[in-house]
Amino acid sequence: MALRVYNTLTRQKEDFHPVEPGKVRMYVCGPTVYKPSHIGHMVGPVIFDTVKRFLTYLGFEVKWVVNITDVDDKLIVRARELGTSVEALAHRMTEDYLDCLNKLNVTGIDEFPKATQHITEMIEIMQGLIDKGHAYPSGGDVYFDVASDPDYGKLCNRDPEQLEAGSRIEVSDKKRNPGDFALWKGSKPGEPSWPSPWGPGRPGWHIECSAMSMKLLGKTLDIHGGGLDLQFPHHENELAQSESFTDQPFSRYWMHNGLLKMGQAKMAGSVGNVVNIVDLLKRHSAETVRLLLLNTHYRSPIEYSDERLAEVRRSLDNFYRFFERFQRIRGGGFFALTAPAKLASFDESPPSEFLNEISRLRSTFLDCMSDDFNTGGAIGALYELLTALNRFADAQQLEGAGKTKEALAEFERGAVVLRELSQILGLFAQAPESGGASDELVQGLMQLLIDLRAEARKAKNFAVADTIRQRLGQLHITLEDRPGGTGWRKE
RNA sequence: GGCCCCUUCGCCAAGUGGUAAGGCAGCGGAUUGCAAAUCCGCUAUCCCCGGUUCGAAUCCGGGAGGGGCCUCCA
Repeated sequence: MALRVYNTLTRQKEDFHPVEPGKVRMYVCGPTVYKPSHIGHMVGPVIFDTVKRFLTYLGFEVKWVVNITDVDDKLIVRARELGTSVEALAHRMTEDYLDCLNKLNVTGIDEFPKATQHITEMIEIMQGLIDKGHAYPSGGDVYFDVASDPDYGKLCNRDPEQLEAGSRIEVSDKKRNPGDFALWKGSKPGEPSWPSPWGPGRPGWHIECSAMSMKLLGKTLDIHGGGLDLQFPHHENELAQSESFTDQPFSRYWMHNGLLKMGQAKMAGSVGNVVNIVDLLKRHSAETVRLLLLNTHYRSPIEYSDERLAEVRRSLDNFYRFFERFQRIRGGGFFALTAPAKLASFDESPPSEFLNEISRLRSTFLDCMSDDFNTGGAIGALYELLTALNRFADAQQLEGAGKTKEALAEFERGAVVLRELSQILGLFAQAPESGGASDELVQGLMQLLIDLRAEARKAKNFAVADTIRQRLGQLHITLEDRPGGTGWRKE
């Protein structure tokens, strides 16, 4: 069950071996903070958060860095539109971004370096590139000389010659070749700027990632991640400038996540079909969103729609109902269970068909995750685990009179596995919100109705009993007659 | 024009050489006074055409349809 990772650089799955055994250095490109985050921004973070969780589970010590781009053309334009400063806008949007990550239970990011705080490091790299003949100053700007790097284009399988054919590349007489890209842009009056050996200016788009990843994670990363749309030119350029500077591999594995799409097209600011996360979370729970993103393999496009979200929610309810059932059976909550945080072999004693099944599904889950983080397959195993648990609870009458101490213990061991595995996906960390049902008055009134209905049923007065149930149904309250008594749920 | 990728049950979606996971919806059954919840069951040969192979959804060639990148984008 060796871990395998698809590497964009080689276009195939490879066995995973970090530079330093036992440690993983991961860098994922973060947002330009000029607008509120949309769901597309969360795909990468949720996926790589899961990657980190799984690597950590396997015993790796993972350090994960996500950059914040807080200076850029778009930021300047937007700040001007809003009549605010670039710093103030960047600060506000960074808070929004961090808040979204938090809500989606993306907890693994260790550092969020900001571009504006690493100008010195960038200048150092640019100077080094100029000294080595890989870059040249020109009219206040500094450009990377694509022709100086024989490897240029290796990430995206792109020939620099072809780039000239495209008419969409920014034309500039400051460049030697059309494919050359700006490392440093001389600033116009009124724009944010920093002093440099080439005059006042600000960094180009790609240089910050090289500077910050090298500073925080070293010259060679183990995993460099980002959206598929960043492959070219961003990652290609990052790669070129970094390796030209260090003469060492920039990243062992390049991982690119698929894009979120709405209907047939991708969701993106440039397409204008973005769904703001804050708005989204008013309609759907964060856990629903997270599961939607994890349901599809990370390299595939993910289809987004309210209907899909509603569907995911319904499937999630199967788990939520189980958690309530667990509570009824064990008295203690599922969320209070302590599960192993690291991989260990599963002890199947005492030998039983049930534990054997649990062990099998657990292996399926781990095998899927080990095969290029196949979260979709792993989630499939989780549903089967759920069914196995319910089947066992039925067969052993755990809510009724037939239960035994041994069966209860086995049941709990199975539930612990569910908890262990769902933690890897960042799911079920806490009880789902229960729609205001915790109100004391509501509890009391519901109990009153349930008691009245119970008396009616006892007297075989089903008309009254059914009226109570139907009227509650109109209020979106469902009654469930269980072995241990009647329960109810809202929605 | 160049470079990538995708096409699996009504919908979503795993599976990348050994005989098709799972979810949603639907149908039938067990259970129930009736429901709800739970469990069980319900013949998908994998876009089309060729080829390789003992054997292909999985590899190769061709065709059809869709998407991404080549400009800012997670």
